[in-house]
Amino acid sequence: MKVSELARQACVTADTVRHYTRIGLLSPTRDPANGYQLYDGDALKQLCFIQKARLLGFTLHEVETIVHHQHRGTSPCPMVRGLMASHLPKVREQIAELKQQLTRMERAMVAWEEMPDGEQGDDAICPLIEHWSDQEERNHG
Amino acid sequence: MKVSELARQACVTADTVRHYTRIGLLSPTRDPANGYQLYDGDALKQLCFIQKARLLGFTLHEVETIVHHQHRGTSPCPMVRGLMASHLPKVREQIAELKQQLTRMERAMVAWEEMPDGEQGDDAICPLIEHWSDQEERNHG
DNA sequence: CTTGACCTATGTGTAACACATTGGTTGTAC
DNA sequence: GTACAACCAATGTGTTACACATAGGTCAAG
Repeated sequence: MKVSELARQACVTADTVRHYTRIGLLSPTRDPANGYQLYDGDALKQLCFIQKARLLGFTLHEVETIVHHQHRGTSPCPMVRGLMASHLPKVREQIAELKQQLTRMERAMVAWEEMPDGEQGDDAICPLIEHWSDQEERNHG
Repeated sequence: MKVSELARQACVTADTVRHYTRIGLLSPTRDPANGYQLYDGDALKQLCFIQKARLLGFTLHEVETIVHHQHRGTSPCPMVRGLMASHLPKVREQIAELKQQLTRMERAMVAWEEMPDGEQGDDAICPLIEHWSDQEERNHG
């Protein structure tokens, strides 16, 4: 099968298939007639595996490591458990950071409601942004 | 002032200062003697402005646009309000997606507790990952 | 004048693709 | 058999905001 056919069967874009191929996660043969990449059923299985791993938060680099383990005959499972355990706190932290970011933005929007736009003569680049932390300190410091 | 001095005063890394300089957000002069970049007080003000904008969720590209507006004498404030309004739903969506991601990962960890590691003879690359969506469907589908 | 601490500019790497470019393939109407 | 259109391919580049690596310059103390 060619790139687009494989992509369709796995519900991903052709660019995704090409990307995985470029970094070595898929190893198609080449059609000697036209240089096209040709994939088989194993490639489809591998691609589906990658998609599941991505959904579980593994990076493509980690997927590569996992696949290597399997090729060398050693079970990747202990490592997979460890990776997942190390990912969890990172994701929780990302959520916490994004929530803080959202709070900052929402507070700024509220504060800006009663602020006028800057005028040409102003010293500031954009008073909304430049005076934001002042507001922040008064209201929440 | 040289790169590191400016960086210290603004509590950022020297690499950050160099990065902003490279993309044109800071415009230092050059010391003819050694080619070092030299910054003045205006650069410090501009750098602080950028940091505030970053905290409020603006990209460096948007900061560039904002600064351009001010150089052309037109108030960037209406655009700034618009940009912020367009950012808010994106951040909320990012949080929602990350929460879903976290849920998937936590459920997988729980399900894996009672699953054994894969063995060499197994057909699977990593049974933990490959059988994950089955579990998911049984428990939460 | 040499050592060492500190600094500089510039090039490259990061994550996971999407997009742009250029050109080949295939089916069909003529 | 060819001219056209719809579709497909490979490859190169762009994205974000820096961090890191490299190779070398500056400056004061000894």
